[in-house]
Amino acid sequence: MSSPAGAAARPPVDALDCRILLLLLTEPGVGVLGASRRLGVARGTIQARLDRLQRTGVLRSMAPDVDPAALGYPVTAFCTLEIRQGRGGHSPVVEHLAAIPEVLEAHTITGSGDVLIRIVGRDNADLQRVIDRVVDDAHVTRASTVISLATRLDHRTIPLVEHLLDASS
Amino acid sequence: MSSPAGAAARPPVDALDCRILLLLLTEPGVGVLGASRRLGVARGTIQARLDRLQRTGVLRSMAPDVDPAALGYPVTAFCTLEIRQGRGGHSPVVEHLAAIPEVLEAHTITGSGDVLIRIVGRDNADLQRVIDRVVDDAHVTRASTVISLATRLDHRTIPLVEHLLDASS
DNA sequence: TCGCCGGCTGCGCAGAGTGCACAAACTGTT
DNA sequence: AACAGTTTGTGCACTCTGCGCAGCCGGCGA
Repeated sequence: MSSPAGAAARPPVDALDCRILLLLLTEPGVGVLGASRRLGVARGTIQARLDRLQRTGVLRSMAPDVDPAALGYPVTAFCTLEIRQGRGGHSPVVEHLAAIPEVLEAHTITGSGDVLIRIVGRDNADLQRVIDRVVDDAHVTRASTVISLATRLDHRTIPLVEHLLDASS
Repeated sequence: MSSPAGAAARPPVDALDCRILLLLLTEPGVGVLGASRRLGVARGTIQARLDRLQRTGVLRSMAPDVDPAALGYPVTAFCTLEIRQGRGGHSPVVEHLAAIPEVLEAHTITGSGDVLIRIVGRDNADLQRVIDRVVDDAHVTRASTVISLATRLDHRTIPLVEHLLDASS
């Protein structure tokens, strides 16, 4: 479907947007004025683009990135939860998970009503405690856990933006 | 090992650190001066704490958060890769994965030399293309993919910091 | 072809925030 | 009692932000 040849309709971001994003990602704190100087465009343009990117949700948040490992939670694991099917969908399970601070992420995934979560712990024993708390819910029937031994690529979006920049050159 | 009762030795962050982090996470752009006013401490203290948090790696980055979905990659999936064991470990595989912009994350996990990755795509067909490119490597012997149907909890660290704040009250 | 319109540009302004330094007070420790 | 480390209040110069303005340009419809 969609247009077979060229004509990328309306890309969510154009080349200038990509360069702004890239600059902000690689050099946070560069600021609006710095970005305008670096990219050779007017400061007002940067501000307008930034406002639009924030409105459209591309720039989700300007919050800093906190490392759970440095906070004392060096162990990361991924849990695939089996959920008992029932009326009400996954909402009760999600509420239960949301109440556990060590649960950093939760996705419903393809399969028989399954949920994939990311959890952290102070050590392996602590991780066990977190898992126990996760499965301590009537809707969770089973949990299979894999521990992250090492993080090889960590939450990067820079290559994606670079890719978009190349595409919309 | 370690102290059996109380005596939390030296927590990586104290209560004030937690409150600073919490404020920065919930209200980015509040700035150093704003934080000092809000928390009722001197501005220099906030700056010193912030510097230390950044040095110790707790504040990993001040970069904004870019949403791949808003960039045109609304489909997220998790792939468990089976890696052919061999000398050199996982490095060649990681390099191969790092070259694919749609691979946002990669962990080596417990099990028979497996890797868990997070990928995004423009749609399901595009996701297939990404997976094909991922498995197009001599070291990757198998890939099993689950698609994220919905993100229920998204990369949150706020509850964790709140938990630390309660603990170190 | 002409005229409109949205985006980009360059400028200046007032206000706010930042980085940095200093000296004083307070903590727990030796 | 003396000590080092941390926190605090204060001041200054500098930069950046947010905002409005007028002028310029290219695309689009009349």
